[in-house]
Amino acid sequence: MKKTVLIFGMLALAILALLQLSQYSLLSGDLKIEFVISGIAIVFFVIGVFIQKKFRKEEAPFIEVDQKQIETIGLSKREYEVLVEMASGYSNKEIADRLFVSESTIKTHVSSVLLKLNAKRRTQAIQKAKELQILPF
Amino acid sequence: MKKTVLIFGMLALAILALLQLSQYSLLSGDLKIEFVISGIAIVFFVIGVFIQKKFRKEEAPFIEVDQKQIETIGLSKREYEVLVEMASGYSNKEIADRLFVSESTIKTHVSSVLLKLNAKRRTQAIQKAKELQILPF
DNA sequence: AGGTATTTAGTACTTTAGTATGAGACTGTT
DNA sequence: AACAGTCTCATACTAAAGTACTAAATACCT
Repeated sequence: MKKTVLIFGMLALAILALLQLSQYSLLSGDLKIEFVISGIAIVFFVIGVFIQKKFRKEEAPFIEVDQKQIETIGLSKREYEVLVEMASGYSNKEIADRLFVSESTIKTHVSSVLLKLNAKRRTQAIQKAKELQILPF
Repeated sequence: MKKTVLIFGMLALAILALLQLSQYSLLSGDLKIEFVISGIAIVFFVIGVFIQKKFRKEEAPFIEVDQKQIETIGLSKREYEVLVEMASGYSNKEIADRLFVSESTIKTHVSSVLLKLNAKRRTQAIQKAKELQILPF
């Protein structure tokens, strides 16, 4: 966090210096207006890219769920819920408790999830689901 | 892809128009140089942010592995390898074959991984490892 | 109302996963 | 050389996970 503040401070100073410099250059007639404007544009474009990059990294790598994929795979609502719980690291018994149903029910759901995702194990199902952008993390 | 080309084309045109406009404004003396430069700066900053955002989304959400975390947790090289294989969805037997060791060896490694990550199941270990940014995906 | 898909749940069984423990081989360090 | 840490493997368990059925209750659809 301290690092971020420092970076922004330096950036603000650099920008001010740049503005002053460009004005001076123009007034003294050393440079043509096109070059100054182009320079400013390029510099701020690069700054924008870097700022965005920085914030993206600090942000959670939030991934949107591809609803269409879920449909094409043919996962039902409940099956998808179970898949999410699986991916969160819960056991069948825990999922059963969390969703207020019996463990056999969860086993049934898990089996169809595995079938529909073409997986032999739940870990593989999770991996494939991630590749299909079906999971929200 | 066609969409991307279109967007870039429009963007290029918009930028050219902007440059022309700013030159005209300056020559006709309608605006002060500071405002024009500031405007250009802001516009290109925003453009930079958007471009970066667009490319980030199309990029794979590549996450860097936090090597320090692995050390503090105390995972050995081999244990980490096994963890990665686990997260890829392989069974103990499959991991054993892929790493050219016996299944008992893998079981031993898995057990210590679970212990060190404070997990009861491999799925939970994978989840925790992801939170700790230990896995490269 | 009849058909389809979903959700629920059970039994019985097989296969993986995970624990506990012990132990030999190898590596790097002091 | 002795030690700590790692990697290897084995045996004997227990505990989950997963399969293969069957089947009833609901819900949705036209």
